[in-house]
Amino acid sequence: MKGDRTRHSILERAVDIASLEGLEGLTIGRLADDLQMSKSGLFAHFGSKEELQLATIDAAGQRFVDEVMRPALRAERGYPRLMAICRSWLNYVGRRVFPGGCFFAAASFEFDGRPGPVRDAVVAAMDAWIAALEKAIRLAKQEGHLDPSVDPAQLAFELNAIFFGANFAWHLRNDANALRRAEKAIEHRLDSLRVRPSRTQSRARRKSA
Amino acid sequence: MKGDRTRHSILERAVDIASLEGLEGLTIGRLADDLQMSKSGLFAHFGSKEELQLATIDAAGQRFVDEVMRPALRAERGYPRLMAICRSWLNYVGRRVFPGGCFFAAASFEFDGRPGPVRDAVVAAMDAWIAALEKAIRLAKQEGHLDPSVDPAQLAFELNAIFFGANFAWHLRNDANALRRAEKAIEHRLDSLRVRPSRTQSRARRKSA
DNA sequence: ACACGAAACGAACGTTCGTGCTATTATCCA
DNA sequence: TGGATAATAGCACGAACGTTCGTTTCGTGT
Repeated sequence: MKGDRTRHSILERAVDIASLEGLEGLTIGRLADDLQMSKSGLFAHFGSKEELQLATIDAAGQRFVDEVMRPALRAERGYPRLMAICRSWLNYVGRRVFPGGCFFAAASFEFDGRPGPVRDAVVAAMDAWIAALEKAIRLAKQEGHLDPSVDPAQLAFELNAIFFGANFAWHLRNDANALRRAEKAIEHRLDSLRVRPSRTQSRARRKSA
Repeated sequence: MKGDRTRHSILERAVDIASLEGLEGLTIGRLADDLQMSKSGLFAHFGSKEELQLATIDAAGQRFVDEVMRPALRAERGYPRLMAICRSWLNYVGRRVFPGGCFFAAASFEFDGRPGPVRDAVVAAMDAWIAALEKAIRLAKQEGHLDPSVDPAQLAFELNAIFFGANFAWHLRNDANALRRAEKAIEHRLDSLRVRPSRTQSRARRKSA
């Protein structure tokens, strides 16, 4: 189906524009001009601006999974995977996967004051992201790599905050040290909670698992 | 002058709307309706939308100083003042001083992808805020309350990130624990850098100062 | 090769955007 | 208290917004 290909390319561009101008700033006429197609032809793919916004969030989510989560999940579970997610996130903002900075950070602050289905979709996406962070933390605890007293929700809150801070310093302030600072903050925080593997412990773990 | 009073009330409302809908979502017609005055009458106060946005940023800055910085600066310099700023910030988002969440956090993410004078004004405001944080940290070092190895820029980065994270969890996710988590993160971080005053040391300091 | 459905188009709708004018009303000082 | 001046309202403009419509072009399976 040709429509599917078109729809896909529309959404790829929509994601880029929305990361720069916001989901409300994303305009059908501008989007159509960028793609050199008619407003009405583009519009027919979605039926309403709200549907376009929701589809754009979805497309951004797929990009995020492909660029951040999928590669990181190849690391072995526990501390390595948690650290891989963090490094992957910093790498993703450094590589400008979304040209205007993290799509979801922007959408979070754009819609934190408005009701409606678009906000709900943003909340759902962020809930999933935080849940993924918490899961990685829980696994690291189960593997015995993190102190048992660690509160996954608290640590996920702190890591996510560092990511937002990095995005802010990197994109708004053009701070060349933003990513280094974030990495340092993360390493320092995780190190303080880390349980260093002793050879015998890790052997025992592996057998019992 | 009556115009000054009107202008002031316009800007107070503009700040509230912008914190909810963003500085681009802030619209002259909507603002005029809210205040029950004519578009043209309101418009005459500013001359252009961009001027209105710049004035709104200014007004938001004053509110921020009044509600966050001014009270905190009454605490004695050093660790107490730094901690007062942090608590004051969390209090300010908890009290919903801006109904849509921290005005400057929202503006930062709204304009991190666009050029122009409005962005520049946001950057200037955030530079001033980060500089204020760094200054409080430097003073705390000078007072001997924080470890001499502390990097003010790094710590300011981390504290600011926690604030952003708190705003996000509080306003987008309606997380009732958001402020507690942020406070815990801050206390933990600052505690790890703190130099506890021994009686003799603090006496000596006070004399030499 | 043909036909049929999908996809894209162009024009227009009503609304709202920011921004000019011109007129009218309020306010303040001599 | 009157006259200058500041403040607000009224109206209109062109552009852009999301949306709808009828028509035309294109892709694809038979």
